[in-house]
Amino acid sequence: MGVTKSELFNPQQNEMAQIAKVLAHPARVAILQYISRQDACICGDLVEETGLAQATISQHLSEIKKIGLLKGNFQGKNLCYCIDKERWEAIHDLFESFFTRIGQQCC
Amino acid sequence: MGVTKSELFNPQQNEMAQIAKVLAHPARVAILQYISRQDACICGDLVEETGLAQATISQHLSEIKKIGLLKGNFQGKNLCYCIDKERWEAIHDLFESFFTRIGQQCC
DNA sequence: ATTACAAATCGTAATATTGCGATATATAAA
DNA sequence: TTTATATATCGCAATATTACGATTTGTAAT
Repeated sequence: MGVTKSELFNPQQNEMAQIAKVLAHPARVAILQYISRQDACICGDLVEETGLAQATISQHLSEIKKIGLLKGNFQGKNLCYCIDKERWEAIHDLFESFFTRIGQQCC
Repeated sequence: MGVTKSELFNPQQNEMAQIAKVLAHPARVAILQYISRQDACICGDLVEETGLAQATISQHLSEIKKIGLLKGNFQGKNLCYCIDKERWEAIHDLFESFFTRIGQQCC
């Protein structure tokens, strides 16, 4: 096996899990923090910053992209990433209501 | 490989990722929601509720336990789980400040 | 068009996760 | 103590994730 039985769960639960999965790696947490710290949204010194290989960083970036969190555009020959603020807020809201709802009802 | 290089990241980033990993499966999202919905904190009809095998549910519960989110005690011969509210709030705060901090600085 | 460089993708190896049947362990009742 | 039932753990197979070297693709400058 090793395959998640998504069909057993509702779309909200699957979405929640899918997004959490992106945050479930310290490199991706670090990448999001680093990008947000830069005034202008800076690109690929993430390799230097983290100590991971270029291919690995690129792979992590693509995971973050999959849930719509990254906007990238070229500035010179550098690809310049920044966080999609609207999407960030949407995901923030999703987590917020998840935590609040469970926190209220629980025990 | 297949092994996360945690030593490259700081403790906060690793903790964040570790907790997110627990939320990164729809079954565990569903389990948390189900437990919180029950008035009294109910136990193992999670098998019926989700359609996963008993061994699988037990494994998911143990993942949730690892980050301190579950308290369990026997009531009769049933093990009765509930969410540790303090821990829940702590984790809520962790995510809240993560989302807020990045949301403020970003772009 | 050629060159230089940055980032994406490919291929692959190592490890982790998911799921479940079988079994062991724990609790309450008889 | 034996029995019944609930939950945990073991062992294993299938799939997913992580990481990286090598290569390809994309962009800007020459």
